[in-house]
Amino acid sequence: MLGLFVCKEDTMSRYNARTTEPKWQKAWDEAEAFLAKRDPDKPKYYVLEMFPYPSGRIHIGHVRNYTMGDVIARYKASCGFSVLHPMGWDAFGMPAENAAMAIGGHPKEWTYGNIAAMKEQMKPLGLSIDWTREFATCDPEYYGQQQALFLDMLNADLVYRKNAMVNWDPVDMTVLANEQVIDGKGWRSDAPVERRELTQWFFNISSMAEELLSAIDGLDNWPAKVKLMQSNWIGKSRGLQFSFERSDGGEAIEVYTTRPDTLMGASFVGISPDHPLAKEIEASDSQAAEFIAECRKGGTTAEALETGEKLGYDTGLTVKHPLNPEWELPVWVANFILMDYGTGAIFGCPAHDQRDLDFCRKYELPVISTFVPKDDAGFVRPETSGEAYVPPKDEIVQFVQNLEGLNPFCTGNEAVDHAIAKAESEGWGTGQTKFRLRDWGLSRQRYWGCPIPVVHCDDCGVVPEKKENLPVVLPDDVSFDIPGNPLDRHPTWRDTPCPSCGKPAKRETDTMDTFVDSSWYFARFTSPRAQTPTDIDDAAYWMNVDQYIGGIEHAILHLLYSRFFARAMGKTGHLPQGTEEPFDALFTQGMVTHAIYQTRDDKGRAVYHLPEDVDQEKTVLRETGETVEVIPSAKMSKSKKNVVDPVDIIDQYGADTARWFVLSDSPPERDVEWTASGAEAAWKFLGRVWRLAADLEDGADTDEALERETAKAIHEVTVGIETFGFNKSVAKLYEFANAIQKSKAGPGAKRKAVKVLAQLMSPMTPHLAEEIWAHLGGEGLIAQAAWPVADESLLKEDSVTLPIQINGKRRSEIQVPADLPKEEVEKLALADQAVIKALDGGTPKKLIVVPGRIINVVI
RNA sequence: GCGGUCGUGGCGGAAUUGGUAGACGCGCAGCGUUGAGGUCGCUGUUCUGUAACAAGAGUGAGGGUUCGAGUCCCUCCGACCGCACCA
Repeated sequence: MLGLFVCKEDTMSRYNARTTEPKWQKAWDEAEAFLAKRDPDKPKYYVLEMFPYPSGRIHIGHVRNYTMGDVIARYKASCGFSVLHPMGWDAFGMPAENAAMAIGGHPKEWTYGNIAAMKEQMKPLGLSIDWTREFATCDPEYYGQQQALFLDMLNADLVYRKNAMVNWDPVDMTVLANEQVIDGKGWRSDAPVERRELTQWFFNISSMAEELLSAIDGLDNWPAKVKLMQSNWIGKSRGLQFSFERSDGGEAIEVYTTRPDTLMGASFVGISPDHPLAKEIEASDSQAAEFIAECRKGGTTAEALETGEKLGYDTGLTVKHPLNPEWELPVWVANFILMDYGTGAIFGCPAHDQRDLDFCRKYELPVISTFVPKDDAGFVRPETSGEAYVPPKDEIVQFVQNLEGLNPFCTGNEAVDHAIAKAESEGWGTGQTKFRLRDWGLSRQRYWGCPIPVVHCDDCGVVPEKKENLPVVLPDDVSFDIPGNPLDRHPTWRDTPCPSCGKPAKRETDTMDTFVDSSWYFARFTSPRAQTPTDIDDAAYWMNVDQYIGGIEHAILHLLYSRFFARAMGKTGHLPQGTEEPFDALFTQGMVTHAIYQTRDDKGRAVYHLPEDVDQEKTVLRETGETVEVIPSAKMSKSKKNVVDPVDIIDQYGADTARWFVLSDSPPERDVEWTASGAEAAWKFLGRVWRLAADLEDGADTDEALERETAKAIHEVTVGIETFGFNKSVAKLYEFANAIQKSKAGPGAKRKAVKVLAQLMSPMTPHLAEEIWAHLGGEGLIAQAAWPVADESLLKEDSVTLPIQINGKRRSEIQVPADLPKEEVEKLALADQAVIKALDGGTPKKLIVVPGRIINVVI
């Protein structure tokens, strides 16, 4: 690699990124080219990439993300917009505490050290960022304003306290994040995790469920799949809520079902292990207690609950079927029923729910079909097949166990409506709309987060901290040698007078979920030094974010929480009207992947190898000649040795090459595979473009063909950028550069074309573009030059080639004037040799002419 | 388990959104430049087939709608992502 590097700089005529790039970065700084200014004469444009977590090193994925944002920012600036393109750090979170535990030191030092290091790595990319607006969420100036927001939200009833389950490590005596639970065990202690109930703070996001759902429709510039995922996450459903009377006269069991039409197929009533009734039984029945304790082992994730083995315990209680008091159903405690959804109790209908069927098979409970396919010939019923029958709700089926008064041939939806209407008219149940969306638990039993600004007083209860006492700053003198939250054992920080009565009281030691930090940072960027969370005038000018760019992994939580916060900030006076949906357009970009090279050791285990240790052509290890297995397009991971470090790439080729590469090949929403040969190709191309410009003479000559190429290039590259088709813009730029190179035009015409080429490339490879611009005598900085405009008249072609299909297969083609009437085209088509031959004297059955596109002769 | 996405040459991918499949790049082959290698320049490159044409096949598999399907619908196979305390 080093040897190659020498070659890459040695020739005088070569473009030297190493000296050129810092030169132009300095020029931009001096010109304050990227300072965001409120300019009443210009339209504004706010482009934002999801801010990074300061892990310590930038990742090639960051390069891709920020390069895309930078292309948009630079492009919009040259189109005359006043651009806001800020950068900050999502700086609270567990890794800082983990580092403190693993290697000592303080989370604060670790975090700020990482921020400095990452900024150092990011700067050479030449991003058009307004660094004067930079902040980290762990700055007291930021989280203090977040505490002020919290207090206002508390005042507006958007925050409240209730009990909820957490993962509890019984050995380390600490709360665990889902990530820290591995196969149901604590990651450090290896002890089986338990679920434990704690009183925690919640944002009342479910109160906005209906609005958060209906507003999705208006998000025209969001990816359809993100909107669909959000809709499903909010999960609106219509169903029936009713009670099962207990045979022993105890408190009735309230259930909620979206399929009340299958009530005649009920075979048991199931309750969650966390249901109040389960707790009641637990107290008196030791076997039940044992079972419930078993259920509480393992994590709290939906995935763990739903993929685990379905277990149940027969409580011995029975309930009466609402439509037939003689019919008694057993009550089971079942581990797959979530307390958080509906009422925490269900009735099981095994014929039409796979989970219920598995459960009933296991515990030998009856299976009763309530409906079968409309035409049930050959249908094997769930009673005997082991497969539940779950057709779409809009499909017509035949009911065999129906509620009185229902047409046996109807859709699931009709049957549900009928069941609800019947229950309501008979008075034993009510139709209800429910959401899957749960309130957002924001309490974290950890140090490195934003302190929740409340005080617990024995006399006054939970008391909000006074705003003038904000920020409630994290104490620095903490240690991480034992697990748990150091704030809990920090008496001088924890002990504080009650803001209300002044008596000794204790601070809340829980801190906020880091998702809170990232739910409003976009608003803070509009006025990052304001003494209030936002400055309403600045927010009014800059909001909304015109283009937001980030990973698909944030499709649900971060975006939903931000949508909630924008509304909450509107209600508490921190954002102006019209910012309820803070992100006008969203783009979710794919990952940068890289091949994994692996061999096997004697025991058959995988051994991974660095790309530079592998002979790429023969796919063998350079040292031993051993054959290497290549796994393409894998997510980068240190342990798999397939990580590409952007710093190395920039050192070797320069930032422009890295930027050009991550935009090439793959569409931005898809993954792109990093390959050494691809990076090399990008580097070679940039060198070729430089040579194209380097030895051009001037001249007064013109060339129409080249002008046409130029107009087409402007048009297509612009469309590519506007539609996030960066790979297509890149392909067009290759074509345009090739066309210039091969053109026989004189130096004057070529010079004009190369200047446009530099402009079109400037959002992607800004340093090279500046160098060419300066070399060709362009005025000022290309970063501040106006975007070129295509000459419309040159875009139109005089004649077009129309392919002729015969019976749908391409057989010939004709050249016709672009504006030739359809009838004339038909005549020309019928006169084509291939058509005459195929017709063999007959007439075509049909002749289809799609103007400007295609001709199809049907014989 | 629930929800979502994707599948096109040797490889990454393009296809004006139902209208010439394979743009552009990599790789490979040949030629030129060079003392040689690299660089650089030119030409070719879906597969079968042919001396070359011709001709045929072809977008994970199977079926359907249509004058026309990579694109729309159904079934199947495979890969990937999310699931509320990772950021």
